[in-house]
Amino acid sequence: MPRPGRNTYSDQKPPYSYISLTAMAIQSCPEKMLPLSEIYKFIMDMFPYYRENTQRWQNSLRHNLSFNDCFIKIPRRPDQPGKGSFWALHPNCGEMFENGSFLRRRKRFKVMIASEHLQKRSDATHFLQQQAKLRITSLGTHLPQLTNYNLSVSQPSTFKHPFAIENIIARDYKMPGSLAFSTMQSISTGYHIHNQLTTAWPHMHNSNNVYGVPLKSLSHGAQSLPSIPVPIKPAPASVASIPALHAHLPAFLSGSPQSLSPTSPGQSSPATPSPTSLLHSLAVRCQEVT
DNA sequence: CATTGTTTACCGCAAG
DNA sequence: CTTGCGGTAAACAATG
Repeated sequence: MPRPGRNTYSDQKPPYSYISLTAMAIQSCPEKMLPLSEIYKFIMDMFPYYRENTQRWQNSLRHNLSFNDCFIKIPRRPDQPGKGSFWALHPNCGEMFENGSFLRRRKRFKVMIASEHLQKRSDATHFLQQQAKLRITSLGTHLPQLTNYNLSVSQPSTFKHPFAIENIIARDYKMPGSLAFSTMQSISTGYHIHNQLTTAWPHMHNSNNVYGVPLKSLSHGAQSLPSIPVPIKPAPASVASIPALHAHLPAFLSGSPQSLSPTSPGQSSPATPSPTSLLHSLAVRCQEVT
């Protein structure tokens, strides 16, 4: 029985590095890429701690975005208003936090050297292009943004991206059975998402929906439509697609193994409220609220 | 002008 | 102890 106004943990500093936080933000969005302002917003929405001293931590965060190779910059399309680019995760940075600590990585993700540098580019480019393709095909021509789908391609991989919310939760707060998700069956719309998250993730707090307060958006709707997903940080070199990348795809599209279906609530067995649906729901919310 | 992005430098701390 | 990661400050460029 929740008590409103009880903030015990919520304004403490979350045990995550900026890199983790940023990655979470990016992961939480169906497009897997966000503009800077949205990353800020996500973090502030989720962690009250970061509603203060914004100058300080946002500077640090920007520093991280530029400094770490695990983040790549995706330019906006010309027809998309707004300042700054989108930020995405590099496809190969999946193992960065493999040691389970979101505070300190095992090692910094570094994009090899010269020749391999090209690979980074094409990897990222290809990956994001794939995403765009998926998006387009599943969108059909017109369906409104309600269209939500798990971008997961059906690939038999069990790998879960470390920044997928399901993973983060699973690691940090081992849930007693499915308790945290027990009420989750009805969340095909995503509105219960937060309660789930809060339960399992104490220092995460969203003032907008905690205890019944309506949700606010994580993203401004207009912007949800991504730009042409082509990374710009590394000047693109014409390298054909790298097959190896396919192996990494599922990692990023960390959804349920076979849901490429846009808006089909019935499908993914509602009786099994998995963290996956959690992620999915978050995604829904991300797009649908404006 | 405010925001976004890049870069350098320094410190503290944890891992090895 | 050394190394490397994370956090912070700060200067500065680019961009809307």
